[in-house]
Amino acid sequence: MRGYRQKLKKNGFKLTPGREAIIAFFSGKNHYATPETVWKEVRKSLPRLGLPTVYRNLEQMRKINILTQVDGAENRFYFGLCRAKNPGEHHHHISCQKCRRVSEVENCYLQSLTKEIKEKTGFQITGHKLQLTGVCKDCR
Amino acid sequence: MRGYRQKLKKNGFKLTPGREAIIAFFSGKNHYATPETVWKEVRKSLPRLGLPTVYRNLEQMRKINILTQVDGAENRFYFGLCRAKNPGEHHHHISCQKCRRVSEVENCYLQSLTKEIKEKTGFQITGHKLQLTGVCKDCR
DNA sequence: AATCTAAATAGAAACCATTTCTATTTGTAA
DNA sequence: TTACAAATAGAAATGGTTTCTATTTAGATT
Ligand SMILES: [Mn+2]
Ligand SMILES: [Mn+2]
Ligand SMILES: [Zn+2]
Ligand SMILES: [Zn+2]
Repeated sequence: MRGYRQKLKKNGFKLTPGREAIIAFFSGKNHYATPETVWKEVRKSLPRLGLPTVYRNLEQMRKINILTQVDGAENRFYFGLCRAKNPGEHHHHISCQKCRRVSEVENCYLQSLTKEIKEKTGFQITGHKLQLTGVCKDCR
Repeated sequence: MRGYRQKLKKNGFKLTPGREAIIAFFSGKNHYATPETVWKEVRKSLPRLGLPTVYRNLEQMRKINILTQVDGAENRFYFGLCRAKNPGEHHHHISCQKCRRVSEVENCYLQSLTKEIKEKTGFQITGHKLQLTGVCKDCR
């Protein structure tokens, strides 16, 4: 919790009640949630917090790698706390299709494939996005 | 071109002018396009074709693996012709960030990682979506 | 060729997650 | 305490996508 405060300050963001409440919300559970879900929950303690503010804060905290964003079903965003050892480093996430739990996949196994794909397709690979779906330990 | 007609009929779809025009649009170029782009182009020969019809047709043809769909930037859909040897088989696509050219990546290199990821995260992997970005031969 | 019917369509409207706007408030450094 | 840029609330707009319904059409049957 303290770590997030430092990270916000270091990046020039103020410590607003909204930001603190959003982080507190995610700290309680290691699951993804939509902006609206976050809003409805956080509003219980901050009734005047607006949904646009939640969107703004989620995006800002994603930019500084406090949160991670997943493009979920139906073209909606999901956010979750990034718990990687080094959140700024390239890595992936896997989410449970039953309970939305998130886990870090800190090794990226794809970099080694760059050469092979280049030979086959002629493309110089500049990036990739990997969306892993599964069932977590507790849901089996 | 003839192949697509067979595929449509086999799946119980009628051969409408709209569907033929959409396939003709994609056959001319091997690039992704948004529904709106498809619509604006196809409308030149079929002025009465509606945008909802384009959406419907794109989705139907994606379901029977004539087209492939990519979740592009800004939460928009992109569609392109699938040119895999066996379009129904699991595979990926890479798209050029400059010209939107699509290439098939028919080998999926990720299946072998299932075991390793399971050991590290406890997740049983049930699926994945890989979005590869690069620069194609012609754009370099 | 005429008839039939489920599939497909056009056009308008609705949907709804997300973004923008502006006047007001607030965190924080001095 | 004061000053001010950052942040906010609330309302409105945005825009890609979907839904709705009356009408048309592709293709099978005669
Ligand atoms: Mn992470
Ligand atoms: Mn394909
Ligand atoms: Zn789970
Ligand atoms: Zn290119």
